[in-house]
Amino acid sequence: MPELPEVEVVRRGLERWVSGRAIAEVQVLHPRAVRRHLAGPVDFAARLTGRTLGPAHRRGKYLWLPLDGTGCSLLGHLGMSGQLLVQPPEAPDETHLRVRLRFTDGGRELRFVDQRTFGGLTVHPAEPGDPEATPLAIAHIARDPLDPRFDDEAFHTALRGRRTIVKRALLDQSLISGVGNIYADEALWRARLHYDRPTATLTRPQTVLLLQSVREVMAAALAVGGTSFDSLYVNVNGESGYFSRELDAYGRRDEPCRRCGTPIRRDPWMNRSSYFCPHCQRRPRLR
DNA sequence: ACGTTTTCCTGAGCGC
DNA sequence: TGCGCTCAGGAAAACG
Repeated sequence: MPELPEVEVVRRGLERWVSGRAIAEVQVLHPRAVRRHLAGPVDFAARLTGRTLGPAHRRGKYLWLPLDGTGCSLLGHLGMSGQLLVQPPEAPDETHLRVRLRFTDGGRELRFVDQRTFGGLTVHPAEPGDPEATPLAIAHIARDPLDPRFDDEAFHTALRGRRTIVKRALLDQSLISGVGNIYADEALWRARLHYDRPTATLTRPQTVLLLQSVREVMAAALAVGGTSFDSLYVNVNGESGYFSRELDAYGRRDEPCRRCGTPIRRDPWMNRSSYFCPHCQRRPRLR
């Protein structure tokens, strides 16, 4: 399940293998993969063909590459199971291959593979004059915690003003981007906060600790290539990351808390799961 | 307006 | 062997 560290690993792969190359041909093999490109698959392909890809950028879980001389960018989101793979042209098609980009140099092609089809690619106009050509379509996505321009103080103020709970806030991409279910649980464990804690009651030191926890766990994951539970998350060369073995909370139901030994609990939460230590992360008294 | 719920999707795993 | 059920969950749309 790609969250910020996994998407950053992919971004670095794109920067190395794809940036600077000119697109010769685009094949859309499943229309759902470009469903957010409202003008349709034919327009999508036409806007890419003949264009040279610029440097790879990322905000939260979104990735994009500027298209030379167009004022537009190729924007991608991996969703739950999306992969961007750099493959030799002769490599057999993957089962869930959705989009193929061939390049004018005849070298390795870029493939978007996505089993559950929650992810997708689009071509979107960018803010004129923006050196990074950030697509306007993601203007509502907040800066992520690894972005030097992320505003910690504004984040605290926003939390205090919301009538919601801390885990919902962590997953709200308009407040802080890049955090998904895995890193939310990991950061809350590190900060000793219960997922059901109302954000309006968070003190400034608690927000500071929470942000520090998010940054630490993401940096640690990035250092080992991200979190892979199965073959659904891999880098552009098809390799898994190793952070799953270092997880403290997520997926560790009934296993001992690495701080206090209390069995980790799994609560059903929002049609998904929350993993936490019932001793280190006490449930808030009133809701 | 804002917070909450639903919806989209496929394959693995499991009980019977 | 196979059927039906549950689970995994990002983010936008729909809902209240």
